[in-house]
Amino acid sequence: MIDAISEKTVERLSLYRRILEGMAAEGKTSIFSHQLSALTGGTAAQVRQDMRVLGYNGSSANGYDIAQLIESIGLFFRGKGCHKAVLVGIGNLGRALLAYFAGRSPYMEIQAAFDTEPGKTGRVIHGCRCYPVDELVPIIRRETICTAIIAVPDQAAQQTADLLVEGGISGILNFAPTRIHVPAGIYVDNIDLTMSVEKVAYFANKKFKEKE
Amino acid sequence: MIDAISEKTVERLSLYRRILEGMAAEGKTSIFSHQLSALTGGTAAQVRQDMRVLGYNGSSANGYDIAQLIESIGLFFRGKGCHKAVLVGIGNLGRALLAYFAGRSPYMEIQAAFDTEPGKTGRVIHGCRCYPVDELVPIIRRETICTAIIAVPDQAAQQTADLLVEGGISGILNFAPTRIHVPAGIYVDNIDLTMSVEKVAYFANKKFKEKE
DNA sequence: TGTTGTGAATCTCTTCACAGCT
DNA sequence: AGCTGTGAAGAGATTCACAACA
Repeated sequence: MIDAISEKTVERLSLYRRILEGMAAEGKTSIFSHQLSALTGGTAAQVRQDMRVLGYNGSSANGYDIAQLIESIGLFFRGKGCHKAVLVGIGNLGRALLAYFAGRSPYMEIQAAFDTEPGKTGRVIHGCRCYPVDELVPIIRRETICTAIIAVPDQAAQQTADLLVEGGISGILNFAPTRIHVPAGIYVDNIDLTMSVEKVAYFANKKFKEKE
Repeated sequence: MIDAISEKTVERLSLYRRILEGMAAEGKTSIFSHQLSALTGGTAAQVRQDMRVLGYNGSSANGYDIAQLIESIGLFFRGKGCHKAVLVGIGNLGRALLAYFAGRSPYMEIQAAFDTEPGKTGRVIHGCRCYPVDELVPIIRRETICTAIIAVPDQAAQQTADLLVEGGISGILNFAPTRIHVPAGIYVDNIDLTMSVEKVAYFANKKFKEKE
């Protein structure tokens, strides 16, 4: 791993793993690059390039061994780091995310959820314990959690981010449409749902007009 | 519109609009490229390039007129097409999306929601009427809806997509981790939540290790 | 024959640098 | 002085093309 691995590649590796696990469950033991690429919507060359950064080598006779490949990708994601996350904001979206991630990824578990509203805390939602935000910083520190998901209303996003930074988080997935500011050395990714839907609408329109 | 506009640019235009509307609400009337770029996390040059594809010209004295810019971006998204969307899958995520989008984007309105489960249909959730999937195709056709959001469980994603295609949809936003197959001429964008969170976890770990 | 692994070419997006304007 | 608009350079990601191999 001499050069830094691109975000796009990391995304695809995550996707490959899930597809491969599905195939393994079906009893398949090996796969060719063009088969995998057909399932992900990419190209065979791209799959091979991704394998390259993984450092995993296939055979030209049988392609890639599925079990070994899953293990390689697992190793890549597991690294030697932590995989605990917290969620901030237990609104509609927050609760949906808790339900969604309950037991979904082997490399990521939401350990605790937080909200300012007292009615939402002190209970367990989809297997996740909910606390008031006051306890955010101490809990992050005690449990050495390094990833956080922000699902609070727009106005609260920045102050939530500040708290997370104070707690020593290293990565943030931000669902609030506001772009948050954090010091260098902290990774931030934004999922802006409004943007996504407007984008699809734009291209849908474009395709629609092309049809006429 | 001589050359095709990139997805990245469309994403940023959506973001600009929201930021600019916030500024307009605060009474600001004009903005410089470097100010806008600071708010989006981009560069001033990038903002200027985006303005270029928009066809909007600022002045070197006052920068960009906020009201006019909002209008330009609105025109860009509004086009002459439709902005009705449907949602398929009224689970945790689907309901959260209905709540989220209720009155959020002026260029996109979720007109109807669908689910296979009878208990979830026949009522109104967050202002959106819910129907059984049987009515999906006729309703899409009747209302000439061109955008759809898929929030169904993994296994149902492809058959949902098939129905949408049958109904004549032009764009799909797919939240299921499965990559769906559709004929050419239909735009598909995937939001893969597991992937996103694994990506953040990976880079969080990386940053964390770099700190030591 | 069909595959992988890989350097090179290509394509796409971002950033630079500077002329022209106010 | 400081800004915008813009062609060109730079970076980054994808795809091609082909040698080596089973």
